[in-house]
Amino acid sequence: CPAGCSGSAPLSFPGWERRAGCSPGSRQIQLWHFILELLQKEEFRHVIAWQQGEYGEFVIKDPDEVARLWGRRKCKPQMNYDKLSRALRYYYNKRILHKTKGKRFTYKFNFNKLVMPNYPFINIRPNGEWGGQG
DNA sequence: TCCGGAAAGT
DNA sequence: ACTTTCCGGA
Repeated sequence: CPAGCSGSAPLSFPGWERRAGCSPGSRQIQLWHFILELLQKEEFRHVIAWQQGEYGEFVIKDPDEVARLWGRRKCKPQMNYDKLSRALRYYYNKRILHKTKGKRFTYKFNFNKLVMPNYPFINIRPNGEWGGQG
């Protein structure tokens, strides 16, 4: 797998990402895991970032780039934001995410309802959005 | 831009 | 089960 696959496991979720990337033995990383992963890394803040003020809300600042990165991770070079956002929409019924209506490219994690109860070991540490000044 | 059905791939 | 692909509709 080309760049971006090795050493990019900042969150040590047990079993989530055995071998990141495209190799046959790699687990199928889920999109919301991947989103959380990007959100955690400061180097992607120009691409995706937590929304100030709203807990769990994030903005995709560069949809094409997020899609490109996701496509790279999943070895789907034809990935684009249209397809990625369809996958995000499937999370609405699953109560993982919902859309922040009226705000472009803005979604919100249902941390209270789903994520925290099921994954209490997730430590949401955005790099300075709501803990400090950034 | 965003939605969600439908079909297909893994 | 979790997308990926495609698309008509709002």
